[in-house]
Amino acid sequence: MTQDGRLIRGERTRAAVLDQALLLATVSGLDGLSLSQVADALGVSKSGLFAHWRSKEALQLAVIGHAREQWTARVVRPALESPPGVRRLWALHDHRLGFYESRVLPGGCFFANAHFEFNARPGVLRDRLATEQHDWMAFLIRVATEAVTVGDLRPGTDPGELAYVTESLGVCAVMQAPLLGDALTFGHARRALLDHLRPLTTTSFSELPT
Amino acid sequence: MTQDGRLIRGERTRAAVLDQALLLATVSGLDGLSLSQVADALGVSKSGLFAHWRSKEALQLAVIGHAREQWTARVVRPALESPPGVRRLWALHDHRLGFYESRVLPGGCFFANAHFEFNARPGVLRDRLATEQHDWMAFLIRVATEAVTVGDLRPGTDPGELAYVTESLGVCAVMQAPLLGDALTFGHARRALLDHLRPLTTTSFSELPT
DNA sequence: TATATTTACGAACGGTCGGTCGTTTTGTAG
DNA sequence: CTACAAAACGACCGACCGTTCGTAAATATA
Repeated sequence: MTQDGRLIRGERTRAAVLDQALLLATVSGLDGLSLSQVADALGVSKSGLFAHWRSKEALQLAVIGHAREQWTARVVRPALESPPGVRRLWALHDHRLGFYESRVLPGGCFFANAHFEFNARPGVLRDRLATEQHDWMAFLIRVATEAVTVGDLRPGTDPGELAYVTESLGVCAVMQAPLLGDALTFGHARRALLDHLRPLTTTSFSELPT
Repeated sequence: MTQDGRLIRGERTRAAVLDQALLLATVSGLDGLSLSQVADALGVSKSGLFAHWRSKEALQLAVIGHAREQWTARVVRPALESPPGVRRLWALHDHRLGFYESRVLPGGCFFANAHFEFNARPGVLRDRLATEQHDWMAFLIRVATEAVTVGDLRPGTDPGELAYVTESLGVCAVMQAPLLGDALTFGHARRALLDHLRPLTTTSFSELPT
């Protein structure tokens, strides 16, 4: 832990900028975002941003990292408090939807937005976003696999497909919420996964929410 | 049908521009799209575009309409050839995934891209996109409802949730395909809906693909 | 106090954006 | 051929973009 007031100030600024940029990125897009926009929203000068990131792209990469930290803190970590198995998979889905419902990010889901923005634009940013998506899906599959090996789900269950369904219902929720309303949307998203899980559970496991 | 060669030329140009703009919009985004980009790709002048649309926004709205026509022609209309009921719902899902697989649009799904781009940016474009989404979901729900009234699905089935699940699996497919590969992705998307439908079908109906 | 270093700023640059305007080209009609 | 209309163009505008640079303020070290 540094004591240097200059470095501390810099670190604080950096964090504030990333917070703001993350918010704005969910609204205007990670690329649609302009540096003036970020600077003005924070009351700092545009050129001052270049003291911390040498280019817009560098800032965008930092924003992705920041978004990942937020996702880990708000979705992944809380879910890890549930024991491995179906309970953990459900907790993941539930906390994810809860994060969307909390409206912490005004523009919905940063990663979904960024993915659809960059899915056809080769470059460093798309590669990084692809990595993030890969890590997330790998994690989801791992949790689904555990649910089988632990004995919560029937042996034949395909973890890949289960992860796919879980991801589907999650993404679609953040998509439909503005139009369909929170109650209906997240209700569907939760009930649909429960309906999907129930026939897969073994007789030894029956603690699923109603 | 007009015979005036000038109007015919104009109409042809307009169609060519919309085709090109639709392609580019799926790559750069409906807003990220620039008029110079469109003009250059077609070998026409930028100012010439203003002879057909009085502003960029007018062109963007026309592109949305064009995308809807394409979607209707490629997904909705073919599916309507299947009889009302589960078969039609499945045909809808299947043709939609087939449209994604065909790679007609290089950037995946226009409507998904545009939705995530504008979901937090109030204005005419977002309103129009919301209308399109509403129409699509209403149609999906109608088809799901028919599947119940026609007797293919059990009476208690919730058409809203069924439509939600179908939409989920479709959207997620276009999202995962670049990373996971077509075979696995669309395989999951198809199998997952079949798995979801099977326990809902009545005994009188059992023609679902394997 | 003198000297570095980090942070932040204002002014300016080239480039691209959406948009305007007057003109030329292309085609129709009398 | 003349008169007219639609389509398309080239030149240009102000605004905003990301970026650079020289400088000033804040904070450390000696």
